[in-house]
This record gives sequence, structure tokens and C-alpha cells, in this order.
Amino acid sequence: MKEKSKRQTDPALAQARRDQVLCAAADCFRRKGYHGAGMAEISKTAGMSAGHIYNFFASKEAIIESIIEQDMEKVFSIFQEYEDQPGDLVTILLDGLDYAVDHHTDVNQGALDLEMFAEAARNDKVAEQLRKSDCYAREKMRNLLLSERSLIKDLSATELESRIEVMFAMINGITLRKTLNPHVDKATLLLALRPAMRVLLVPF
Amino acid sequence: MKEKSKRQTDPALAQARRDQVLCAAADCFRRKGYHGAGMAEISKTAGMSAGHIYNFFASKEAIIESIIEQDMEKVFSIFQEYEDQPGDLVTILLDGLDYAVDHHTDVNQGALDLEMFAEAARNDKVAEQLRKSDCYAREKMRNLLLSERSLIKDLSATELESRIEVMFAMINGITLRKTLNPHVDKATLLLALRPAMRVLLVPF
Amino acid sequence: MKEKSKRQTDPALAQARRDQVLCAAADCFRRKGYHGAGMAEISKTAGMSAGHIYNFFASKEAIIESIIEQDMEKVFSIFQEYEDQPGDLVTILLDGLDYAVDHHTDVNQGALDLEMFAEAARNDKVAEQLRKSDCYAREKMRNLLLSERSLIKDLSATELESRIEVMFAMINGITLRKTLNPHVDKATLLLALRPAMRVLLVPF
Amino acid sequence: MKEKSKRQTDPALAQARRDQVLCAAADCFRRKGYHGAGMAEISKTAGMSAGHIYNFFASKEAIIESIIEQDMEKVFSIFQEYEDQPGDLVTILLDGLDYAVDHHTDVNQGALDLEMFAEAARNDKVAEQLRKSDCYAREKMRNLLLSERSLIKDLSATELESRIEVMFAMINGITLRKTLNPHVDKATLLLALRPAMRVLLVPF
DNA sequence: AATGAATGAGTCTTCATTCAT
DNA sequence: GATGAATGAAGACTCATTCAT
Repeated sequence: MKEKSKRQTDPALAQARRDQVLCAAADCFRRKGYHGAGMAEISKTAGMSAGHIYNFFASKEAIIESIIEQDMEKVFSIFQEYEDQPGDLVTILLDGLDYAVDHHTDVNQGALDLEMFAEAARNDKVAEQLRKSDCYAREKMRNLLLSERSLIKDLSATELESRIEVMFAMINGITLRKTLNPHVDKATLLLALRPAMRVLLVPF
Repeated sequence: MKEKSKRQTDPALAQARRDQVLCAAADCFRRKGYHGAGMAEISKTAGMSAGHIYNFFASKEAIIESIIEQDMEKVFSIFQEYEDQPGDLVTILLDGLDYAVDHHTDVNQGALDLEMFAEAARNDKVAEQLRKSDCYAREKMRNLLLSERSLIKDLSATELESRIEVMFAMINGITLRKTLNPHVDKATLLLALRPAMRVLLVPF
Repeated sequence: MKEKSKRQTDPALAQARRDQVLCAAADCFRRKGYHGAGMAEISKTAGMSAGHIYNFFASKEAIIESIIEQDMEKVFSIFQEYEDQPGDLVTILLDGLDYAVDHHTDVNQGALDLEMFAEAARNDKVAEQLRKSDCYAREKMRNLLLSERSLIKDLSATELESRIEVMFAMINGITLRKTLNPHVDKATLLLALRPAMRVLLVPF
Repeated sequence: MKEKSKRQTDPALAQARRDQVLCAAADCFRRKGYHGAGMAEISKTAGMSAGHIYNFFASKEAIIESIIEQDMEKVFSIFQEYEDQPGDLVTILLDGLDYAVDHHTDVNQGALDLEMFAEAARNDKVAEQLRKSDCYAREKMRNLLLSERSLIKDLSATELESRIEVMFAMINGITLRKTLNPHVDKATLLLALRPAMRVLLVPF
């Protein structure tokens, strides 16, 4: 038997604990906001003592930074998929909308995103992280739209930037829409979202 | 006899004081966020004692609610202008974009909006207010788009709703864009924003 | 009547409050030590809420610094008295021993001094303050011993420094003696202290 | 059969472990103070886990008590040396000053002593220990000064006590001097210390 | 009307100590 | 013996809110 549990210090366990905290914190932040959620509540949600959390994270701030980092990685992987996927770019991106709307209309994820944005407005480190992530995303998008298979690969830098900004504004805006109008559903959104997005992916 | 002074409870003065507080609070919230700004700072900015503020507002929460109410009224007046303005609707609305982008790229206003959104995620009363305001805005927009001078007045309710949601997403999304990419400027944004918006104002 | 109380903001009251805190803190530090005494206990002793103390002192550390400052001023005034007093220097200083022993055998004062010394070993700001005070005291002593009326005014700088150090060591050492042997009394101490001190005030 | 290992509870090893902890703790207390040094740091310095320390010491307090005990033993041995040494007592003791100043101007040792004194002010058990040690030291000194080879063997009990107190005050005071004036050096101190001490070892 | 002194509940964080392994 | 994960009771400090004046 290749059982090797009972190792005194199990690094996998530590990682699991860390994730527990991250999950619990995300959950609490969603419900109460970053400032509204106390370490006491987070620790209870995570199923461990408040003090123990500090074995994994230096501070409450470090927790939200870790959460943001996780999010960044998700964004990275999404763009990677776009790049790797063969076929017509317009189609790929418009199909991608489906997933994007799913993600941004997830009321839980949205609340967390909003929390991060609001925190960015007053916490420079968080702002920096978010901007780095966004910068990366814009760069990836730009590369995609400048590739051979793009219909707008000949656009001026400014025109391209503008389109990317508006595309991102639309996508991010959906998060706000879900907050302001929780009744709106994905299918309805896509009805107009797709044409609006398409117009940005082809020459005017 | 001494004139004018010592009149007890001058309602005009009271209103002026209230506005002072509202202004000061909005200013502080912009700079520090709702939780970051303390009553001490607000009172100093407002030029009155912390205790006195409680003669006008029941709590800190009541202050942000009042600020939101003010915002709502501004939104109302904007739609009123659209309604009253003669001429082609597409042109009116696209021209309106100019002002909207101005407003939403004002980094200070944006920070305040974000603060309100985040607060909505954890404060039901604030959420309710914001949603009511948004509901009203959507209704006004719907009426506008259903009026005789609209090119899409024959759209189905769902199609119309979808377009309104996406338009609003775009506009609100700009606030987030400004937070994530402070370098972006109004002119650049309008380059792609106008075509994307136009496509939503005419039949596909 | 020249009553002018009822002034809204009374600066004298504030000072009184500050002193209350200082007294209470000194008391608590004596009994429990700097780290052993909590703000809760200090505030209770001072007869005010813990939060209110922070209207007078930025931190717990600022409190002990203030206490040290008070002590420094007392030291200053003592040396001033020595300087101002006419007559034979040896007599003046030996008579001064009486007061010094009183002060240093006050078990309460001693405990506080010890607390400050210990804190100095780990808190640079406190150490700096204490050293500055000590440096001033040594300078004053040097001036006294170099004045015309001194019997050892012709000593070399090093010899003078040595004597001052030893005199101060004796005086400060009494604080420790009182801690280690609380039974020892002033009269007994003076029996040997005076001759030992005299030998340092005259040429060998 | 495997030799020597797995012997349960090797008392020599245990003692070595205990000493390790004592050394590490003394080191940490010197650098950070009793309250400033955490068990985590002590355990790391000692090269063992925090939990394991509790197999040797019931508490952090027990550690400092053990350290004090060690110190006491050192004091004992010093006095033993004085007793055993043949020759003139005044000479022996004045020569002993050399070592004493060395010890008390060791800035690290001094910090630890101060820490113990301060702790004594708030921890009765520590105070008791320190006093017991001091009492023993005074007794030894008294015996020395009452022995045949002493020049002051005919002094009254009170006079003798006084002299001992002042001698000890001087020696202990040096620790404080080093804290307040780190620049002072041994040679300079001895210049005045020796004559002051001598006067206490001979009839006035 | 207006002040600001005063409160105290609540915050994040630290750390001596315990215990399952 | 030995570990270090885990605890939880403090700790200093903040801040919205109240109230005597």
C-alpha cells in the first residue's frame, strides 16, 4: 500500500486550509462587504479560529489580495482559451459572451467584484493589482484583435483601444446591471449584447 | 429690538446646513469611501460639529441614502430633458452620450457611484433605493424608445428590455473602466461607444 | 461676579483630564508594569472611558513618554535648586541626598522608574528620552562640580566623568535596593551613603 | 539490537534540552524583553518546537524563574570565591570590582537584569526569588565583612547593613548607568568606583 | 442652534498554551 | 520524545453616536 498519510506536517493540508479561508472570506465579503465582514465571521465560516487564519495570511488585507489574485488567474486562463481556439475570431468571441454573461450575472461573483472595485478606490495596493490584471486583459485582447484572423486587424491603435474599452465596459457593466436589476436574465441580455458586441468586432 | 437673529429654527438655514453636510459627506466618501470616511472628518469638512449633524440625519447611513436620493433626482432631470427635447431621438441620445461619458469618467463621481453599488450589496435599504432609481430610469428609457419618434418603437418588450439593459451596462461600465484604466479619455471612448450605442437604437 | 465658567470648551478641563490619565497610568504601570497594565484598567482608574483617553494621547506609548517627560522636568528643577542655593557645595549636595533617598526609596516611584528603564531596553524612543534626560543631568552636575565653589574643580574631564557616573550609579542603585530589600530604610542608607558620596566630592 | 537509541526519557538529554531553552530564552529576553519575546521566537532560537518547551517548563513564567535561579547560582559561586581566596579582604573585594563592572556593563546582561527587576515589580514569585537571592548575597557579604580579616568587623549591625546596601547599590547602579549612558567604559568607572568602595571597607 | 466631551461596542491582531499525531 | 496546527482570550485602538451645556 502506498499510503503516506500521517506525515507530520502536511503541506497539502495547509493549502486546503488556506483555500478554506479564501472561500469563506469570499463568501463573507459577498454578503457583508470587505469592511462589513469581520475576521470573527470569516473564521467561523472557515471552520477555524480567528487566530489560526493568521498562520496563512498576514492580515485581512492579504486575504482580499489573494482573492483578487485568484480572479486574475481565471481571467488569464479565459484569454488563453480564446487564443488557443481555432476558427473565426468573431464567432469565438461572441460565443465567449455566453460564458462571460454567466460569470458576470452570477450575483455572488458580482457582489465580490463590486467589493473589490470599491476597495480599489481607497486601497492603492488593491487598485494596483486590479489594474495590472486589467492591463494584461487588454493586452491579450489587443493581440487577439490584431491577429491575422481578426477582421479589424488594420485599425489604428486608438480605434482599437476604444473598442476594447467599450467591450470591457459592456461586460463589466453587466455586473452592475445584475445588482441594479436582479430580474434580468442571461438570455435577454444576450439578445442585444451580441449585436452590440459584433459591431465592435468588424469594421464600421 | 434685535432684528433677524435669534429667530428659532430658520428652515432655510436648516436646509442650507443639510446641504452642507451632504456635500461634505459626498466629498469624503469619494476620497475615502463610505467606511473610510469618519463622521469626524465629514463634520470638519462640513464646518460644523459632529454632534450637530445628528440634528439633520439620523445616522451615517441616512446620509448616504440622502446622497443617493440627490443622484436619483439628477437622473430624473436628465431623462426629462431627453423627453422635452425635439428632433431625432437617435441624435438626441447619441449626443447625450457626451454628457454621460463626462459624468461617468469623472473619477470622483465614479468613486462615489462604486461606493454606492458596493454598499447596496450589503445594505438592503440602499439597494432598494438604487433599484428604484434604476427602475425609473429604465421606464423612462422605455417610454422614449416606444415613442413615435423612435426607430425601434415596434420591438417586442423583451427585445426592448434587452437593448436598454445593454445600453445601461455600457454607460455604467464606463465607471468601472475609469477605475481600472484611469488613462482612458473621453474622446477615445466615444469613438467606439457611439457606433455601439447606435446599433442598439435602430433595428438590427 | 466675575464668574466665567460655563465656557463651552474649557482648556483647563482638558488639561485636568490629561493629568488624570497620566496619574492613573503611572499608578497602573507601577502596579502592573507597562505591558501588564491594560488601557481598560488605566481608563477605569482615570475615571473615563478607554476611547476618551485617545483624545489626549495618540497611543499607550505616548502616555509613558509623557510620564517620562514629567520626570525629566522634576530632575531639571532639582538641579536648578542646587545651582541657585548659596553656600558650600559639598554640604548642599550631601543635604540633597536626603531628598534623593526619599525619592528613590519611594517604592511606588521606584517601580515606575524600573519600568521605564526596562522599557528603554526595547523601545528606542523611550531610551532616547531617558538618555537625553540623563545627559542633561550629567551636564548640570558637571557644571556644579566645575564651579568655583567646588573642591574638585581642577579634576581632569575623565576623572570628573567617572565620579559623576559613580554618584549617579549610587543614587539610581538605591531604587534597585529598595526593590530587592524593601525593609531597608532611609536613615540606615544615609549612614554609609553620605561618607561614600563625600569621598567623591573631595580630592582623593 | 539497536544500541542506546530509543531509550525512553534520557535524563541527560532532557537536561541538555532544558539548558538549550534557558539559553535561548535568556538571549531573546535580552534582545526583546520578557514581554517582547514570544514563545515562537524562543522555540526557534532553541531549535525545538514551541510545544516541546512545555515538556520542560510549565509556562513562560517558569522559564524566567529558572533563568533567575541560574543567576543566583552564579552569585553564590562568586561569593564562594571571595570566601575561599586568601589574603587581604579589601584587596580581594576591590579586585573583584573588576569582574563586577565587566558583568554589569555587559549591555546584554544588563538588559536581562533590568527585565528581571521590572518583572519583579509585578510578579510576586519573581520578586520573591530575587529577594531571596539578594538576601543570601547580603548575608555572605556580612559574613565576609565580619570575618577576622575584615577591617570593619567591629561595626554595629546597622552600620554594616548600611555599608552593604550602599556597596550593592553602587554595583547594581552600574547596570542602570550603562543603559542611560552606553558610552561610559569600564576603566573610567573604576577610577572613582574603587575609592568609593574602599571607603566603605574601612572604618570612617 | 450648536458644541465637543464622552462613551463603549466593535475592530484586527497577537500569543501563551494545548493536544492529536 | 517531538511537532506545529489550532485555540481563544486578551490586547490596543477606532468611531458612530449621545448628551450636558
